[in-house]
Amino acid sequence: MYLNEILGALTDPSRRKIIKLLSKKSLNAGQIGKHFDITAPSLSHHLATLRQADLVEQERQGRQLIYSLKRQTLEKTAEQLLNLIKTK
Amino acid sequence: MYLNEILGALTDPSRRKIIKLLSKKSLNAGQIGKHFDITAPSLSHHLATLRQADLVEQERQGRQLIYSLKRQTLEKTAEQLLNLIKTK
DNA sequence: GTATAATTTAGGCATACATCTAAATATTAA
DNA sequence: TTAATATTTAGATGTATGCCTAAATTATAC
Repeated sequence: MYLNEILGALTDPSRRKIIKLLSKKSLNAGQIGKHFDITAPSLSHHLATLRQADLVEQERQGRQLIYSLKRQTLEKTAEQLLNLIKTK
Repeated sequence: MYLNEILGALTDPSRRKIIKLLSKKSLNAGQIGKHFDITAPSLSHHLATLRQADLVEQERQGRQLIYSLKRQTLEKTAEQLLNLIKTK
């Protein structure tokens, strides 16, 4: 659990929006891209960052790559933040 | 609640360590500094970032500035992260 | 009011990050 | 096996971040 990497990934608003989208349902890169005004390479970079942080996972289906949220990672992250300030 | 600013502040390990220290008790800048191997100006910069994010507050006592944690900000942040993926 | 102490502000430098264009890779379809 | 589609990788550029030294600020103590 690399808190640094995860928080870094979460700091970008586009990436939080991607997470929100994927929380409704898994999508391929093209479908995600329709919600943004950035180039495909930029989006790809964001997806790589999220994957690196273990916040999403990728699965190929034909020529598309489908992205899915890894809820547990975000849930554990929230918990770790709270643990920072646990009195005990 | 500027999630961007808060998450940015939380991404740095030194700043998370400061938060952890302050969760035990309020401290002045000098006392905080003893736990780190960085210069006073660098520490001051971290404290300013945390203050900007509303994660800590500052109060002058004589020639020291005492820093205290603002727990609610971190608590709300954890909640907002979970809200990102709420099925609802 | 001058020196001392605690901390911040200013300015500079190196590294990290977000974005872009162009080129490469992977998969299907003709 | 050539063309088309979906997506990534490579390389470049501007901005943000973290650290440093030096100077400024704020408050107490001689």
